[in-house]
Formats: sequence, C-alpha cells, structure tokens
Amino acid sequence: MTATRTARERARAELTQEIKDEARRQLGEVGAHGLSLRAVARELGMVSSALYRYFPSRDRLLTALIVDAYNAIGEAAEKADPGQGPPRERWLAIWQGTRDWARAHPHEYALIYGSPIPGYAAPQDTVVPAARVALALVKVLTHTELRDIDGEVAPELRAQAETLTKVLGIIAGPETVARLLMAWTQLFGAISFDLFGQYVGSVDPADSFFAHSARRMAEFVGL
Amino acid sequence: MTATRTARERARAELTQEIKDEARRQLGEVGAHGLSLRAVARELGMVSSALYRYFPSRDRLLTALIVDAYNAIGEAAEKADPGQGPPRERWLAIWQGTRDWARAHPHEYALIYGSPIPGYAAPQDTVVPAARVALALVKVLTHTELRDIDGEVAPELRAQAETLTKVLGIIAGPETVARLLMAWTQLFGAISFDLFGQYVGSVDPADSFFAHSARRMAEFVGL
DNA sequence: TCACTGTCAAGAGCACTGCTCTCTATTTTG
DNA sequence: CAAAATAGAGAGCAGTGCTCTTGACAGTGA
Repeated sequence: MTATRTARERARAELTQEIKDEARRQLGEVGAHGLSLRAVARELGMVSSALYRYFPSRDRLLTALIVDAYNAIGEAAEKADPGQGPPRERWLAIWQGTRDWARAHPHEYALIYGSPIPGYAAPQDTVVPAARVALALVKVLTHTELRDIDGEVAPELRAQAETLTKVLGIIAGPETVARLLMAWTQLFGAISFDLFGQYVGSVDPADSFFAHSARRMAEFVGL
Repeated sequence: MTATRTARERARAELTQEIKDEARRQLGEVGAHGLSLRAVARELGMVSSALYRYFPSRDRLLTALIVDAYNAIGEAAEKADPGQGPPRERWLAIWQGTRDWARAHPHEYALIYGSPIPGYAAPQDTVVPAARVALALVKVLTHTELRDIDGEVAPELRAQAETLTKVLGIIAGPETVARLLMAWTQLFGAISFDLFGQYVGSVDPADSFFAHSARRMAEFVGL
C-alpha cells in the first residue's frame, strides 16, 4: 500500500524536479523575465496546463527556484570554507567561493539578490536558506579571538545587534556586529555591482578589487 | 518656419513626456515586470500602436525611464549636499539624501540597481547619469585634506585606481581610491538590501544601521 | 470483481501582452 | 497648391499566464 502510493509520489517528485531543472536551464538562457511556463512544459513534452498540477503559478515556480538558489550559494560558501586554519584565510575563501558561484550562475543570482520579482512578497521559506552565506561568515568568527572594537552605536542599532548576538551565539560587541553586517552588505553589494554592470568604467575586471575588498573587510571586522 | 516645425515637435516632445510620466506612474504601482505599453496607451486615450511612434519598443521606454531615474537619484544626491561646511557632514548628507530618494521611489530604484531588465545590454546613454551619485561623493573629497591611507594594492587594482584619479581629478593614493569604491558599493549595497528585504530578521528598520554605516565609511575613506 | 475516489494529462478557451502592418487624416515643406 | 512627411487608428499575429472541462488511469473498500 505504501509502495504503490510511493510509486505515485515518487513519479510526482521526479517530475517536480524535472520541471525545476528545465526551468533553471531556461532561466540561465533567457533570465527570469523570459521564463515561460509554456516553454518549460513544451520542452518536457507535456501540455502547459499539466504543469499547474505541480506549481500553482509562475511565481511559485520562481519561488522554488529562489529557495534552491539560496541553498546553492549557501552551500558554495560553506564548501569554500576550509573549516580550519587561519580565520582570515577562511574568510577570504568564503568571499571568493560566494563570488565564484554568483559569476557561474548570474541569472540565479539576480533572482535572489536582484529586484524582487513577485509583488514584494518574499515568502517565509526563503529566510533560512537566505542566511546561509552570512552564517558561514559568522561561523569563522565564533571561535576566533577578535580584537574588540569600540565605537559609538545608536540605541536602535545596539538593540538589534544584541538580539543578533543572542540568536547567532557570537561573542562580540555591538560595534563588531554592526561591522559584520556591513561586511555582509559589502560582499553582496560588490557581487551585484559586478554582475549588474555598475563597475563598467571604473574597476571593470573586478577580480582584483573584489579580493582587495575581502581583505579590507576582514581587517574591518577585526580579523 | 521654425515656429511651425516647432509646433509639431513641441507636441511630440510633450506627448513623449506624458508617456514617460504615465509609465513612471504605472511603474510605481505594478513594477517594471507589470509595466504594459497597452495600459499606458489606454490611460493616455490613445491606441497602443500609436505609442510605437514615440518608443520603438517596451525596452526602449524602460531605458528612457532608467536614464531619468539615474538623473533623479543623482540630483537628489547633489541637492542633499550642502556644498560647504565640514566634509564629513556633507558626506553623511549625501548618503542620507540618496537613501531617501530610493525609499521614496523603490520601483525606480529597482529599475536601475536591481537585476538588469533587457538582455544584459546596458545602453551607453546610462553611464554618465549613473555616475552622478558617485561624483557627488568624490566632489566632497576633492578639496579636502584627507588623511592619507597606506595599504598594499595589487597591480591590476592599482592601475585602475590610477586611471580613475586622472579621470576624476582627485588627489588620492590608490588605497584611498579603492576605499572610495568600497564606500560607493556599501552605499548602494545597503540601500538595495534594505529595499529588497534582505535585512528582514537582522536590522529591519535599517535607519540606524544605515546612518552608522555612513559614519563608519566616512572614517574608512579618511574623512 | 466492481464500483468509487482521487490524481493525472490533455484540450479548448479567455484575457492579455509586444509588436507589425496597412490605411487614412493631418501637418509640414518645396 | 501639390508633394512629402508624420500622426493616429484598426486589424491581426504569435505568444503569454491561467482556468475550466473532459476523459483516462490507478489504488481502495465492499
């Protein structure tokens, strides 16, 4: 009984995966804007209406791809981390690994770090996968002796920083937490500017500049 | 003769502007994704095909809006600059003014700093307006005594920095130029993260964090 | 074994899109 | 005034997301 039901569920799971794979393939070719449900169905040899049994709308398909993309870039960041050795080296490796993934999958990156596609509704499913890269960076700092940094921190930000220290379990002052958030912002700001063409005319091959930023931000957070 | 020709050309210029205005209005409601040429034409009481006499394609209309948006955010940055007084105050004012504009026009901001809409072809018309915010920041530093910063700079980046010093006419070492580029990246990275919802769960009302970032980056570049 | 139930793909169809073409009215120009 | 350029209107094409209905099939309880 479970076997038969599983047979069906397995077929369903497989087809769901095939749809996502094909959609991701087309995403890489025509971007999110050009992704067409009908084209995906056509390529899979099925009729477009059948696809709605698996994804109730185009946006939901995109959301599924978004979650996958967050996990993929998060995994890339985690795998780039050697896990041991000098924290500074680990930090630089994570930065590089994150950028490498983004450059290899520009459309998927744009999907998650570009303009929000649907009506501004970032589903709840995305918040945990979205944090993976940031957590990889935090992890480097958790068992590290940071040179503590002083600095005035406004009450609102101080409160937010203290909440974060509890959630993340890191031992660092508010100024360090704020700097970590700035580094996180810098990481994705630089990748986005690079991929979206904002560096054209200034640091167009941005490799050297990106590596430089990674080093400076490592120092900036106290590494 | 010029008067008669002007009559038509003026009508044309006016209608071109009206189309852009209406398109911008709809952009604010439904975003770039939902912007429809037919809807714009409908609202203006004309037929959709007539609109093609003014913009040869939807992408070209969007490109016109992109140029306008770059100029608008650039002007916002310039107007926020008091133009005199302590450089640090000017720097902070420009950061704030830029963010304020972005928060007031999120869809227009997404248009220029989100995922590139057309097939990755950022038209040449956009590069000059796109630099206005950065130039406003540079302007603050030009007649300022910066405490010079040392630091190793890789050859590629050093060459790019030296090209920039010539183009911009600023007197600063490569390390300072690199830091300026990082600050520029930080500014738009923070605005994008804020508007695109990436700060949800960490520094959600990002006002305090943004102000903090502005101050820290001012110090970072030597102000 | 047989009817029942839930699942599936298929097809037709709706309202919409960007865009092209032709036709006609108007304006500008020589 | 006649010719040329420009304007808008309308029809139409190929494509889209999405809905609804229809018929086939698989698994279940009597």
